[in-house]
This record gives sequence, structure tokens and C-alpha cells, in this order.
Amino acid sequence: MIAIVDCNSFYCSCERVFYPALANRPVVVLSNNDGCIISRTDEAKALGVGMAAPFFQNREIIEQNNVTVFSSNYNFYGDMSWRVMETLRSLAGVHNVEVYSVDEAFIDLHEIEPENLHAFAKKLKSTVEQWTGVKVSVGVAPSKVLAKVANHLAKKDKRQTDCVVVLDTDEKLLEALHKTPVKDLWGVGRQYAVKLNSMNIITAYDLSTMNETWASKFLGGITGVRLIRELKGIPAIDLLDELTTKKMIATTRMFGSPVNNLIDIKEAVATYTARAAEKLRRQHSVAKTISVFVVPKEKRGSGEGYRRESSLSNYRNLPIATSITNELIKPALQLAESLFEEGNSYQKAGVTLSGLYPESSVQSNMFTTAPSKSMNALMDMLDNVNFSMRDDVIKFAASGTTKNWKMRQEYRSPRHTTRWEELREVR
DNA sequence: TCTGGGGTCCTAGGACCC
DNA sequence: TCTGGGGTCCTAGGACCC
Repeated sequence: MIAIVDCNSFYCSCERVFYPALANRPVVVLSNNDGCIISRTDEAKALGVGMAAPFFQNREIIEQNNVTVFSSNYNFYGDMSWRVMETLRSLAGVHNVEVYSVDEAFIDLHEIEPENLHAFAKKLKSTVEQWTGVKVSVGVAPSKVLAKVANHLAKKDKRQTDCVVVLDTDEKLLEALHKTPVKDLWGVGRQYAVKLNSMNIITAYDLSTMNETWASKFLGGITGVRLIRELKGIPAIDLLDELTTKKMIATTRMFGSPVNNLIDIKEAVATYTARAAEKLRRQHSVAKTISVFVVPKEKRGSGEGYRRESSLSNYRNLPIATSITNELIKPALQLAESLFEEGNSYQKAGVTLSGLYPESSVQSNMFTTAPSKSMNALMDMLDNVNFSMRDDVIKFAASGTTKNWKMRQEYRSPRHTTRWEELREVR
């Protein structure tokens, strides 16, 4: 059996830990740049605040109902996430926990006796809440997809389930499948939901009766086949090794306001490159390819709805794979220059590192030398300082100091857990 | 006025090779 | 004039996730 532990309204939950007075009040957390609502409590949801909805469209409801608003504070959430995951690891064993996202983890329960499943799930929940203050829901079932279904039901009716649902009999599984619309399944997005409904497949149960040949044809090949198997209770998506390394690393961000000069664009690109390089070093990889993209600000008619912007990008293959920040910044700045057009205004830029290899595999060729030991030692020191502060205390000159392009964060909470000077005071 | 920031996997199709 | 069959590698693009 597999469990998924999912934090309830994670970012809001984090904020509430340090503002207990908000316990039963509506709270929302905004995306970077204060653009969208990316986390909302049940109370905010009940008021009609939409998920992933633009902030400005919900402003009225928020102000009228005195909803508490926070800008996102990723240093703080990252630290809280780490605490939650450590708690789970200490209860279930390091090797049985797969951290799936900042607020979710799968747990392999093969070491737990069937009759103890429910008690163990409860223990996961109560311990996390006691040690970190973050509320969680737990779903338990024979496969990952079914565990997600269980978790969904646990969240939907918190009072009745007490946020724990264990699907350990065929009757419970069938009932759960009948109750779940296909659109709520993990792996079925908007496109597939429409397609399935048009074929008169409405509930998860309907989908579970389909065969694999059909799934292969209509639901994205092997992905669809795995979904069907998982729905039938046959695990088809492995618990991932904790040490799997990323195959691509990106850092991209909207600007606080449109940028129209090359100097600012280059500062932003240098900053993003430094951040991406840091992620790269953390997983002990080097990158062979770097690409940069910029998104011009679109001139839109008032009648048009929002649509995904189109970006301009360019890439470069490096002579030798590296994770040294300055070796990556140089080509990144050249790429930024090649993309920039005088007179244009830009709203976003990003840097992607790909062609990743373990750093131990780097070889020098005839024209280049392997990075010197001192350069690597410098990077280590920089990462240690910046990581311990969960922020960039030490930066590269190319990142600049003006930050005309940096994002808006009007409602950010203090970095309670990573800054002494921002620690909460209790009198 | 104002619409996030990361990632993954899969497939199709083109380039190239023998 | 005629123009195979099989393989690999790469990229772009679509779908999905939180």
C-alpha cells in the first residue's frame, strides 16, 4: 500500500503557524509579482476566491471580507517543507519517502501490517501537525493514483474523514471510484477530461473499466496504460529514488514592470543564471547547454482574453560542461544580447540549463582545462553562505545592484525561520 | 493597470548513417 | 529513369503535474 501526505493549503498553512490568530480566518497567498492566487484556505474558498485566479479580479471579495493577503515567501515555505519531510522520514524511514513536491510526499507502507494502516496514517498526520504546525491530509490505497483519489476524498470532507482516508477493501475502492469524476484524477488534465467526457466516460470507475489498448491509443500511449493499471490497483508508477537528479534546470521570472533596456535584462539574466547554477551544483551536476529566453510585452486589444505569451529563445552548447557560475554567466549574457531588440519592452526572462551530467564525469579536452580546484572551492563557500541564509547574501557583480526589474512583493511576511532579525517576538 | 515558476514524460518527424 | 529497410539521435511540441 502507498500513502500520499499532502499539506492543506500549504503556503497559507505556513503563514498561519506564525499568525495563530488567522486559524479560522480566510487567508490567501499570491504568486511572484503578486499576480495570481496560488494558495487559499477553505474559508477563502467558501467566499468564492478562485484558485490560480488573478489577484486583481478577486480584489473586491478580498477587501470586503477582510481576507488576509500574503506575497509568496519561498525561503520560508522551503524551510517549512524541509521540516515536514524530515518528520515523515523519521516516522516512515528515509527510503520509504518520496518527496513529490514542496507540499506532498508518497510513502511506501509495505512495512506496515494491514490492520495498522489506519493508525499509522493518523500518526503521520498528528505528528507532522504537532512538530511543524502544518495541517496535512493522508490518503492510503494500493497505487499512487488511487492514493491520490483517497487523499482527494479526505480533503473534500474534512470533518467526516478527519483528513485521513484508507481504501483497503474492494468495496471502499469501488465507492471511491464511482464518486470521483475523471477530471479529478491525477494524470487527467483539461484536454483529456473533455475528450473522455465526449466518449461518455464520466467517473473514475468508467475509466477503470477500459482496456490498455484503448488507453494507449487515446490517452497518450504508455502514460495512459499506466493510468488504467493504477486505477485497477496495480502499481505502475514507481516510488522514485530520493536521489534522482533533474534532467533540466530552469530559472525564469516575470519582471515587476516591463523592462526596455539591455542593462536591466542582462542583470536579470545574470541573476537567474547564478540561481540555476546553484541548483545545478546542489545536485552535483554540470551542464553542457545553456539557453536564454525573453518574452516581449504584448500589445493586446482590450477585448482579448489572457493567453500564454510567446517567447524568443536561443541556446549555446558549451565547449565543456560546467557548473561554475561565471562560466555560465558569460554565454548567458551573450545570448541575452543576441535576443534583445532596441525599442522593445520585455515582461519576462529565463535561463535553462540542460544536457546535465554528473560532475564526476567531466573531462577536459585539448583546448580547455578542467575547472581548477580553487574555483570549485569558491563555489562551495558561496553556496554554503547563501544556503545557510536561504537567500543570496553573496552575489556576482553581473547581477547588478539596482534591480529595477525585480518583482513586486507588497505583502511578504517576515522570514521567521531563517533570519534572526525577523524572528517572531513573544511578549 | 494588474494573469507564477518550476518541472516531467511522451511522440512525431527530420537528419543522418550503413 | 530508377530511389530500400532499418537503425539512432535530436528537437519541437503537446500533455500533464504542483
